[in-house]
Amino acid sequence: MVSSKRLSARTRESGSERRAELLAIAAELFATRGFLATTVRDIADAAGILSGSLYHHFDSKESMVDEILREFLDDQRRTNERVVREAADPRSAITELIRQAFGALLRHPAAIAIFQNESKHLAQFDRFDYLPTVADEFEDTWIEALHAGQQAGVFREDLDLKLTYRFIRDTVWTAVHWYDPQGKHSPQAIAEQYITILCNGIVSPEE
Amino acid sequence: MVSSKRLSARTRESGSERRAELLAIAAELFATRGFLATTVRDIADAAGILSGSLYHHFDSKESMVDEILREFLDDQRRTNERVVREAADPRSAITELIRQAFGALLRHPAAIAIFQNESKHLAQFDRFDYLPTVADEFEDTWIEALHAGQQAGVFREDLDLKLTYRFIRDTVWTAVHWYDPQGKHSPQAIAEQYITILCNGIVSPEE
Amino acid sequence: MVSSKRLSARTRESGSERRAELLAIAAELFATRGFLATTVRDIADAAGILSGSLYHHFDSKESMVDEILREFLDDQRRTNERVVREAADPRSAITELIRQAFGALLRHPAAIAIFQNESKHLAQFDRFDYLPTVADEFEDTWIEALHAGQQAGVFREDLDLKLTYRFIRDTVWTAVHWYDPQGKHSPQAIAEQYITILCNGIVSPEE
Amino acid sequence: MVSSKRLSARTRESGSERRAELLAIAAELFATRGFLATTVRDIADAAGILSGSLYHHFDSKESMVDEILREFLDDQRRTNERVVREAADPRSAITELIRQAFGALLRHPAAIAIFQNESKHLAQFDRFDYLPTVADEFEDTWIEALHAGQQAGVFREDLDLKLTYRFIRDTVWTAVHWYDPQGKHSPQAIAEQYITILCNGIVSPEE
DNA sequence: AATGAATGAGGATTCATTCAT
DNA sequence: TATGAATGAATCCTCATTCAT
Repeated sequence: MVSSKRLSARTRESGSERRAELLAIAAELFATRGFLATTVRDIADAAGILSGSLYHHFDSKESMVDEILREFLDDQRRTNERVVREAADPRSAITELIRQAFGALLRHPAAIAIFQNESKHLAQFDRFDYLPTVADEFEDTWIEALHAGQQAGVFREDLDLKLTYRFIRDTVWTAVHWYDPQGKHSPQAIAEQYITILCNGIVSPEE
Repeated sequence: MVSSKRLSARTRESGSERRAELLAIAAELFATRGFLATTVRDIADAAGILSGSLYHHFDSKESMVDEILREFLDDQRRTNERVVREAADPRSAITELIRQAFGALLRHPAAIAIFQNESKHLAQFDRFDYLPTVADEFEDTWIEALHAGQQAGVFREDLDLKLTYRFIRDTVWTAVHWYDPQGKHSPQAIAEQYITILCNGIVSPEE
Repeated sequence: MVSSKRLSARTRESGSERRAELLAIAAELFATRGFLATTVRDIADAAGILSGSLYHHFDSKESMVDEILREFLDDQRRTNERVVREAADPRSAITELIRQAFGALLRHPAAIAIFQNESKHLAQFDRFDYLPTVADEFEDTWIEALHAGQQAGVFREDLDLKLTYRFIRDTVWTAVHWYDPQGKHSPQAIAEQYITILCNGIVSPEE
Repeated sequence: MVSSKRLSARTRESGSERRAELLAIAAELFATRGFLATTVRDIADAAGILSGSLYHHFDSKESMVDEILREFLDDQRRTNERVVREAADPRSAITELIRQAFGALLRHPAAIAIFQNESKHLAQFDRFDYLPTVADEFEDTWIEALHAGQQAGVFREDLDLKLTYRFIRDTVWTAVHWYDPQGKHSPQAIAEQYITILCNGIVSPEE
């Protein structure tokens, strides 16, 4: 159907177990194969139904990613706010933000990967206007914490905070591409290792 | 090692200027929109010809990325080898590898983005078996340098080198997603900032 | 693809013989079976090609009707203007408009049927906003001629011109549903019969 | 003659109020959007139930139109028969048929539109074989009345009765497309205006 | 009477690719 | 080198219909 005046947009009531199952299946596939490379039939096959049947639950393939991403981003935003609110000082704010970010690998592995890989592509569409917005919010949160630490003399004065944020963010989020739940490092172990390097560097102290 | 196979996989005569132009156009689009989201007609449109005409120059869309990636990876591999060979000590090996990696942002921005974004997807196909291979080579190069540094007492003993490498690699390569040639930081400035943080950490020395 | 920001809208250069052939085939089917009931594959089958191949020539099924209707309406508008301009007096303006309208049965049988049957449905879509506009233009043309005749004392004073126009228009255009090129009446014969009835009524003069 | 078969084709118990409501809703939608463009879900939405629930009342979408059309046609046939039976003379038979036809705009607006717009499409299916049959019956009724009038010297001898009938029928039925219950003309006023034009023409008597 | 989940067939459209000219 | 017409397979999505509950 054309780019017309469609009617009933209905979200197809969002509280259903079947929905959640299907969404989890879709998220997994989107994360693994990519959004474009995942066909609606891939999802349906994985769910054991016909592709058309998916449309009983969702309006479109897009609305599936939409829902997956919104849920993750909402959770992450809430977590960030809490961390910043409860942090005793700037340094523990940053270290805790890092711990929480790595921790999200366990709760939202698929959503993180999708957010990482597909944001640029999805942001083309009006419907996903919130993606860059949320990204900016995240950036603000981190930069404020870094700035507070710099003011307090905890962090080096010669840091360009925007660059610093990007370095951290890229390391933290990109971990989703290699993090292996069955691997030898837990997200917390990874977080601690990264915190050490980030705070004190890789160079030996005696040096 | 792929280095032995070299890049003689090309099917049509590879030494044409038109080819190079077309490849540059394609690379730009693949990097910006993604490989799957870029249609052959997009490329042809951007080149001012019809989509069918592209097949006079290339066998397929895949062979275009293939060529783009091979060229980039070959260059990068050569650069890595030279850096390691010429480095005076482990610390300067690592810092120089970082400088060269950020420096590649100027020479191969599109290819880096494609390598980052599409590797997982392309690696499905036999034709791109070299992608994980090269990635492993890169990892080996870095880890060896890090290990040498650790042995020499320059780098901390408590570093997990595999994790450390991943942190560095993710930061360095992912920069392609936000690096702006018109922006206020040159790749070299970015490299120096990162080297500082990586070596000494973000925490103020007085602390 | 989503309701997004599409690019190259290109009309797919409109001057081609193949296009015209395909358009004629489509018009015939749209007229006979209805726009919705005609599948793109019906058209392709009738043209002896595959359905996807139609998209080499046209953007969509809609753009096909669009073109069919525009061509017809343009022609009809020009004809109306000429008739009105050249008419010696209001009565001959009306009779000649009627003759031309029935005459169009020969030149645009399919387009007339489509215009009749699908206007309401198509007018839903922005792209066809011109349909009601042209319909209004036609109405204006006829009503002006009727009005002039009424002023000149040629037509009854008790005529509601809007109603009169509608009676005429419905009779004339709807004829496309039963007019048979192989039938015993030529469009001109039908026109004359209708002109007689319209001007003088069906009641016997002696009465 | 269909009249003998009557309308006992219904499959589910036909005497429910809910049925009648649903049928009215469906008729309205079929008339407004067209039979094909109206989805079963459109109907269900308008009725405030789910689409599957409609099948508790009706066998299929087709059986809905079927019932709508049969009811209307039966009523119209009875009306026609009565008019002809009770008419004092051929002229009043014709004028009264016209009055009744316009009068039907009030009782069956949706059904008339559906009959007008969808007959050709529906007649493809065996189930709707009665549509052309009834149309022929109607034509016979009118032509007989016209013929009687011509024999009696009331109507012009030079009328081609088949053409005349079509002119009248098209005007009368097509009125459903523009008739507005809230508009300034009642069906009766429209009928009288048309009768005047049909009987005496639009040309001023003095002329 | 109605729900909610699913079917299965079909429909418009996209797109990499081919090939005669 | 390029065009223009076409292929054929796949993609997303629609929709009438079924059926267990």
